[in-house]
Amino acid sequence: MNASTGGHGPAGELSDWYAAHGRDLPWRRAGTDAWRILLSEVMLQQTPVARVLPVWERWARRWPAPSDMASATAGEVLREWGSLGYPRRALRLHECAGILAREHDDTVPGDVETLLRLPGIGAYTARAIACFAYGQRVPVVDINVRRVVARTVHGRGDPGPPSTRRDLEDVAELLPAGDADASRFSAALMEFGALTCTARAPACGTCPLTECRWRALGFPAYEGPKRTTQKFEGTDRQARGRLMAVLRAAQGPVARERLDVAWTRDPAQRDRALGTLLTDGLIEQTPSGEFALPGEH
DNA sequence: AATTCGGGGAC
DNA sequence: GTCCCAGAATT
Repeated sequence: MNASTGGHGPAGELSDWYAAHGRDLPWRRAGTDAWRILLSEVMLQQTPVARVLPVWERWARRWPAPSDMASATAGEVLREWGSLGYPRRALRLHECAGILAREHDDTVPGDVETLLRLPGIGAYTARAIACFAYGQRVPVVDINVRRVVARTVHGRGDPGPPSTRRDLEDVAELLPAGDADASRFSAALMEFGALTCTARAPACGTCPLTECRWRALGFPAYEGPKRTTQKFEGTDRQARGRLMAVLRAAQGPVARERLDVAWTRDPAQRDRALGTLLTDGLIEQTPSGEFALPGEH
């Protein structure tokens, strides 16, 4: 046991746990380049690993470099995105690929400040790329990390609303000294939150940590603002998703009437949804008034 | 700081 | 039905 493979203290305990229980995810394998890691991080925004896996495999094969994706149409990218959700992510990724190809020599920048200026790359993703693709010692804070820190350090069952400043400071204090150790620690922290210290039913019975403030306090229940759960069934949001699914499946442009929806039979909702999709650039209208994925007519 | 942006699977 | 998921952008 030594500093790099584990040892005592939270970082060591998690590192040992990660060595034994970490999943063999393809974007974690040695040799995976920064561009493919970027792809995985964007896909994983609010989307579970299991759903990302098959799509990532196809993307990594089809668009091996940013310039490859940049030369595809936005519509093609949206098709490959499939039903991962939040399709604007795919649009931003396409835009990001163009910027990387034109302004960054077809490579992914390694510094957080530059990454943060790219479309679709925010506080989490920029640091995840710097950490996992370039081995830098930067705090990487996703929902898993926030939850693990809330419990083990602050003794709360739930992290509550995010505060980027506070969250980054919290995790920065925990990082081991060296780049490699810090990078590994962040991966372990995220994996631990995803597999053991989970939101719904944490497996405290098999927890590898010697000390946990939440456990020490007797697992106090979360007290704080309730998260507002928004409806989906029957909403315009669902309608937009269904329209995108129809257009992804279509070979070419589709007339407005053919987008009539058996699931609502509400032309007003259909047109509202189409309007939003047009505004967001997720679809385009042909001169004859039909609808299509961008660049596919 | 609060809202909005999909979709599917677990419970 | 509710909750959750490697968040970002906008207001």
